[in-house]
Amino acid sequence: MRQSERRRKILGKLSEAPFASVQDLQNLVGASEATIRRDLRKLADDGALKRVHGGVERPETQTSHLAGTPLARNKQINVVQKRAIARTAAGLIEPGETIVIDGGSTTSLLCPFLADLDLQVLTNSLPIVEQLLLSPRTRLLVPGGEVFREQNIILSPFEEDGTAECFASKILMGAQALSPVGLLQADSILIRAERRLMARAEKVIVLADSTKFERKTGLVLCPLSEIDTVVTDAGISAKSRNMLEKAGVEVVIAED
Amino acid sequence: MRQSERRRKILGKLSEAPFASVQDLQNLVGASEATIRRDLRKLADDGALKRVHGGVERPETQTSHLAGTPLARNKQINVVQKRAIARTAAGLIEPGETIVIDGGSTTSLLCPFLADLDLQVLTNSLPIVEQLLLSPRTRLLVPGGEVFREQNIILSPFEEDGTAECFASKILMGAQALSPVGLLQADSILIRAERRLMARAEKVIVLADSTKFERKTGLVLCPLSEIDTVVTDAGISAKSRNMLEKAGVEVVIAED
DNA sequence: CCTCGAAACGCTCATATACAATCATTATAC
DNA sequence: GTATAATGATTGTATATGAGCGTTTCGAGG
Repeated sequence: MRQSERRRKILGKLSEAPFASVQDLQNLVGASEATIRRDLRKLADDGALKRVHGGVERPETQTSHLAGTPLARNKQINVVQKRAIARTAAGLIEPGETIVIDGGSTTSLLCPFLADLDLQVLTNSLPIVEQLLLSPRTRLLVPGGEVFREQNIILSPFEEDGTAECFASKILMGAQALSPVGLLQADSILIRAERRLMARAEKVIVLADSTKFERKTGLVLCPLSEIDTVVTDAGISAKSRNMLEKAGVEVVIAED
Repeated sequence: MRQSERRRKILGKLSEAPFASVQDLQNLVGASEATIRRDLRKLADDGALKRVHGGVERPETQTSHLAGTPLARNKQINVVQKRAIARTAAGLIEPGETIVIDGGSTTSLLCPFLADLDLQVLTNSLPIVEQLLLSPRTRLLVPGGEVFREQNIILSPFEEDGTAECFASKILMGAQALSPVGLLQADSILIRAERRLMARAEKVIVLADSTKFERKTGLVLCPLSEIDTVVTDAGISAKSRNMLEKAGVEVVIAED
């Protein structure tokens, strides 16, 4: 088997399973152990995977924006719940509205449910732009600025980003975590972009599966009081729900 | 077997299978190994295929998601010349420069040749953004505005599009036609976008295969005198060349 | 906490294949 | 007919692969 095909298969295997032993891969591609190891070393050098004793794992951070971004990996976690949340959140949108969609693994799932709503959508997320391009009934707006590869978003270093004239009824956004101190996000670049977008929308709707209430770490994007609605799944604890409602946040539970 | 027929068959083979070994191709076209390898080197230089140890694969730069759009259809005409023009035009760019790239079927072909030049690129073309995202050494800037599906570009209806602070040494653009009255473009939306971008660059470089000098129809984007350089192929007539040089335009002929 | 065995690993070498460079020959254009 | 380009064979070099062997790592059991 050719080298390129072998390596492609190895990467493919890793996209299915989080771990693969050298023997697994040997059976998969039919090469000798030495050859497999050479492939693994090369791929690890490229950052496409991480070597561990006994085999390989997915890497911590991948910069290839196709298969391996943190976003793509994150996407595989809780997909079912996230999709249900996305469907419910899309139900909160009226046909013909102008909305803002912030980039993220959860919000990307919104796109299929928005196709026929004749929306005007402002987003800084390139994956979302790509998906919504397929819905001819959606008008798409993007801010100007620099493209950040890791987050796959556009962010202007300046105040003026070409969207000054755009004002939306709602913004849909994701979160790293939701804690009493507010909405937490992992990345300071994301935070800058999101603050900018939030200023363009009247109501703030946050999509967050219930695991987001267990996490506590991140950078504070805004206090809970600035959030109007949180869409989550049935796994949310009474305590977390109480926390949100005390802060004046409407809680919507997505049905599977 | 003629050279052109051989190369056509090689490309045809690759459109069927994702990989072809040198021996496969040898059986296919009946030439010696050395000749096949020469063909492969040329085709790989043009970016039409990717060489791997043992044979060739399809290049990765195939934009799948807009098959069928006018742009995608246009792309198939004169690909070889256009790629040669793109390669030559890329040679006019210095490492580290800040440049503007206008969307279009010819300018899209530039991307593979720009990957390692550490450029800062401002473009309103989504396909170009997508391709250049794969080159981590390139900084990408986009203007803000609405996404126009047919042309696959971003265009702001307002003056301010978030790129006011960006000024480039060169703009690379395509054309519908080049006639004595000036550079012609087919679409009024394109014209608005291009005028905006031209204002951000010092030198104007136009990529136009020689068939563009036969056409006469379109909307005038600018007079020839505003163009600094035209990169074209050897098919340009003496008359057309004279027309350009009289207007003070430098003419560069791309080598195959 | 230490020891020990098995598995995993890296290294080196031998071999096979693929590749690039060169040169002589043939086809093609002018 | 000559000049130029294209082709094919040859030779040396580079790369890929698999096997052997000493070393390291891991985990179980004392």
